[in-house]
Amino acid sequence: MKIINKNVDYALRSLIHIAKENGQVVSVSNLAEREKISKAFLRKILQILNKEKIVNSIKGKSGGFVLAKIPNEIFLMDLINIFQGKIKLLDCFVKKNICPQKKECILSKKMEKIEKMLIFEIKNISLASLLNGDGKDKPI
Amino acid sequence: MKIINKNVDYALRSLIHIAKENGQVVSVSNLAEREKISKAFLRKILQILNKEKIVNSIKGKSGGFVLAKIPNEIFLMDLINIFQGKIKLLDCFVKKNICPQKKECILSKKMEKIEKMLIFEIKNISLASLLNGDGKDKPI
DNA sequence: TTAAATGATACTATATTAGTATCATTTTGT
DNA sequence: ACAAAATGATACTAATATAGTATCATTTAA
Ligand code: SF4
Ligand code: SF4
Repeated sequence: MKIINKNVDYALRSLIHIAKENGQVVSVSNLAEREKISKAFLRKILQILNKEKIVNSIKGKSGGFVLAKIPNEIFLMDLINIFQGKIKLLDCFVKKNICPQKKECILSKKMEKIEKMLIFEIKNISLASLLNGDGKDKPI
Repeated sequence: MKIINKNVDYALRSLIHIAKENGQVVSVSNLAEREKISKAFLRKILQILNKEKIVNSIKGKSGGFVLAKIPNEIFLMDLINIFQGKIKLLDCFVKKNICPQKKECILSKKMEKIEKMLIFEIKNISLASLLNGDGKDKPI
């Protein structure tokens, strides 16, 4: 049971890659080759990131993508929300008001606590925090 | 994106239910009706729990299921492992040794930290801990 | 003017999750 | 004895999510 899917992983790796180019335009061909990811698949991901204004696209020959925000304004949580939807540890029936045990349910309370913790930790991961320590980037 | 699936939720709810019967045999018909869950679906779940020795089955008329362990020896983590496999926050390519960024990857380190935290918290949830405070059960 | 890029979108394939159905076997209660 | 009610085993279907491919249109720098 994996929690983060390939779209998110590839999106993140692409963003790290683009960030390291310091504003230079990066094409999908370039990215795909260097990251060993299918070009067609990566294109789709970058197109979504463009629509979501995480990156800006430059059309035409020698076009490609650049970051639309600075790295400390891009979060892993954004990517998860875009590609996988909101994180729900347990898709609890309390919310749908149909659970016969809801009045006395300790599970839902415990789960909500853990869910909050998980979300807090993931929210804390910015693109910038993933670049630090690498050398090529400027710490923020 | 929900993390815990219906098998696990239903299994847990069934176990809570069975635990509250204090050793009395509970049939799937009974469970299904009281929890408003499809009987055929629940049967399959209970059969798996039986194979995994979480519950014991009693065959024949007036048969059903009882817990095979005491509630503080049954963990949510067991159910997740049985029905969804091992929790992996990020199914990282480092483990498969094919990631071009692995040497300098901060993401995988951060993810491992969060994954450990998540697993620790979930490991901490026993069936007993979900019964406490209800009144019908004996705290352990 | 053409090569190389993105935009938009439709399509296919695979895996996971959810749910149903059937027949065999066991055992209690009458 | 025997029918009713339960589980065991297993095969099947349906729905959804994930992963990946393909195509045509448009843009633009070389
Ligand atoms: S049993 Fe608890 S966790 Fe499960 S659906 Fe009901 S309220 Fe939610
Ligand atoms: S980029 Fe990091 S997290 Fe992603 S596969 Fe490579 S090592 Fe793992």
